Amino acid sequence: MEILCVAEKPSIARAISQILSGGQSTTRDSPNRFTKNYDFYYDELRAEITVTSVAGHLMESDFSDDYRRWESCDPADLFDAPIITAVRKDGGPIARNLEIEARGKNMLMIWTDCDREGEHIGSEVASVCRKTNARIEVKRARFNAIIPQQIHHAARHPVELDRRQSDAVEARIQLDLRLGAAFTRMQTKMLQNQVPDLQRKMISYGPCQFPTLGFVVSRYQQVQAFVPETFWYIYLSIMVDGEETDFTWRRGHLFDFPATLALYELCVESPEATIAQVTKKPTKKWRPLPLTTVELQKSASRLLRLTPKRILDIADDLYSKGFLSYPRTETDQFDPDFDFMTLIQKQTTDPAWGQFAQSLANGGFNAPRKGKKNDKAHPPIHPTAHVTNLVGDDKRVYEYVTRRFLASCSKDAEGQQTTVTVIVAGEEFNATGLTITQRNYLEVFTYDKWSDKQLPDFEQGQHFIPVVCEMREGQTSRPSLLTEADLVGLMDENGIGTDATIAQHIQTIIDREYVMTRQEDSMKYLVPSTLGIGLVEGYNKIGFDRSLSKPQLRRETEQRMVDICEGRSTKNDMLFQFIEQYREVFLRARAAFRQVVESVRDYLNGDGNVTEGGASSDGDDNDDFGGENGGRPPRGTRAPARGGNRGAGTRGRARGTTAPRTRGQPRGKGPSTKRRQDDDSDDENSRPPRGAGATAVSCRCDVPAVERTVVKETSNKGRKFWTCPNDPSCGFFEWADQASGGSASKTGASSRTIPAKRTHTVYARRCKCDLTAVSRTVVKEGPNRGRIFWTCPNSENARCTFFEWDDEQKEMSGPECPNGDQPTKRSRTAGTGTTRSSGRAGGRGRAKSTRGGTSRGSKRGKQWYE
DNA sequence: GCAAGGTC
Repeated sequence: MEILCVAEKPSIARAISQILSGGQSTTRDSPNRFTKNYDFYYDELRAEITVTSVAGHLMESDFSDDYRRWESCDPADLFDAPIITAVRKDGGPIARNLEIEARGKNMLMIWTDCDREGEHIGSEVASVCRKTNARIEVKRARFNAIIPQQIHHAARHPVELDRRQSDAVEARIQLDLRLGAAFTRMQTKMLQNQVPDLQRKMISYGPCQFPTLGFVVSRYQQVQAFVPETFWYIYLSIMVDGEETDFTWRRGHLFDFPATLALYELCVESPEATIAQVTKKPTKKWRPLPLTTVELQKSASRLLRLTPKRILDIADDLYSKGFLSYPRTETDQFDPDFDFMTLIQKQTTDPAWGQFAQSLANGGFNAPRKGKKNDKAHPPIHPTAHVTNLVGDDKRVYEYVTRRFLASCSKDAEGQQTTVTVIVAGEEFNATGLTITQRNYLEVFTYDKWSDKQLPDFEQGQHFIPVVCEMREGQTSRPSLLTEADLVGLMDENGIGTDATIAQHIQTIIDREYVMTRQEDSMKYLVPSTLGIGLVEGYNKIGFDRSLSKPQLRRETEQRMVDICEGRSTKNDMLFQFIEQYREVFLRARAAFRQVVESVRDYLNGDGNVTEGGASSDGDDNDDFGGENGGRPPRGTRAPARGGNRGAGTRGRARGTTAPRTRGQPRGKGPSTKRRQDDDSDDENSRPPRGAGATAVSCRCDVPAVERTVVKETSNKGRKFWTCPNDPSCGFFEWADQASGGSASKTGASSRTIPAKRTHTVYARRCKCDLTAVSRTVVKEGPNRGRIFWTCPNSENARCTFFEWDDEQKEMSGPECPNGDQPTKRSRTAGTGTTRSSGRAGGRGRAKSTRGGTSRGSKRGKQWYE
């Protein structure tokens, strides 16, 4: 018996050989310098085995010669032009190796990654091997991790290749090619002919790159459309032993001047402040989760200020040198038998973090937290060797991964939080202090900040006359433009691209000059160019059901692929339907393309509707802004990096004010009175911190909600949410990017689609009213506190009884839901793949937050992607 | 000259 085993990449071939041969294989070179052939005898199967690999896809698809040249045909013909699939240009040596190695073998065993693309790559391998060995028996080894038990089991129990999955991928390949090529040729030609500035530009269209552009434009337009709203609040401070403590009004702020004034006057008339409560409770700041590709790109782009593409390139390079583990992974949990100690030991000699690593080795080790994602193919990203000779960005990326790994193996930081509640004329004010008791992981993970904030020793029942009691004015702040980290998050949530391609799509829209990056202070923002806005606006004007710049098209493609995988549809059915449908869309777009041309022309000439908008796409990416921002690009009034620039300094205490101000006018007006945001968002504490923005969203106490930012190392880190400013029992919680009243864009609480590289489970949670369910977090004290569930998006009165726990499979009879409703079965639409949490926009991660009552976001305004 | 998906 002779068996040829083929893995998806050289590293897996090596690992499999190592395990199956017990390290006793012999290695031969192949025609490709990266690919080796490993030979050994495998007792269990009584077989001579050769293990080799490909390097991803082996074939490529393109139109036949008659259609390949741009001038050769009408772009509309590309919807049914013949497509030729052949070994890719650079795949010759690998294909030759397979042809040679397949000769004389009895069996071909496919060891590609166990996902949809892996199944397709397997079918490519089979077709190449059959060229020289038509009778070879083709089998598929299924494994979830490169650990001996699994690999031996997979070798002994091979299954068949899953034809449906490779069919689904083939359909995707064809559709992307037809759609991309037809639209790219059409719009490039039309625009080149009609807009002189674009004569030499390629204006590409793609089902991933355009929605990516759509996100950037949409946020930009929200920023432009923002109208600040004035609010008022009462500010209080108390002096004890020469030390002044600021107190925050429990109502946050009100948009009603007379109401605020009335309350303020009461305070002024009876200014005595009584300490109503002093509570001390332990608090924690959680150590980071194990690192996924998307999280690496998001967090490192923010902390190291590199583009996601650059980070992935560096990580790839460090991987190829053996310094890091495979950097394309969705997994944020380590296998139980992962060998942490060997890796930690390797780091003990480092001058910067060696001592910390040693402390872990000496008993400080604590098993990392487990995230919710597991691609069953790769572990979280971690350092595989200790390296000292790196420089520049390589060094910084390596250091980030290493510190994060060590931090994840450590303990949460611990502290004591003090909350002081004071009452003045029936109005409640709070101050919060923090004493850190154990820094633990913070010692090594220097990117996280958490600082002590001392409060004087207040005691319940004490009375004070406030040193300052003022009515102040502030303004809601403009949302900020998207950062690359934000965009990676949006794409991930909407299923645009995969962990391996998200960065590339962002790079594409930058390369095409649809989007410019703009450095502002310490943050890099994405600004759509006039060309980018013109394109999106132009297509929007044509008014398709499914806008070409929105994520639905991709979502639909994914769903139809799942249908093929599940046997509800076939490749041919899908292709037929989509091709007919999108040929129609194409013809309509072409017929109405004048609108795109005019829109693009208008924006390029500065006559677009958002005339202050957009960077010029002529290559000058900085200074072509006009309008209200005074020649500057649109910018949020919020300072990008740390919480807010709204009236920084306006917390400007009225030093010297020794008594409450007398009644009457609010003190100060204009910009300088903007409320200073409590901007300790990076170091506040383990709770979603006060990142604090003001808004027109109200919480359930009908107090204006405040915006905060998740700082915990969860998949939601950096994400903004609205919550009640003071009272956790109020329970109001809403993600800012879901709230129409908030600052950010809606990120889709609807069904999450899983891109190609991912397991193909799609949830479309719909409530009994057939609306897209929204997720909430239990706030009520009890065993379920912090747990996420899904419910009807309607207001409390109109809400149906739909209820599902986020973390439970269907068929679960879960405990009683917070509203007393019983859980219902999850509307799970597919599921041969790994079950994963999806539709995460509403509440993944563990931002310990509160449950939303009436979601104003669900009632107000339009969901931007619909 | 076009897409998106693998991977070196």
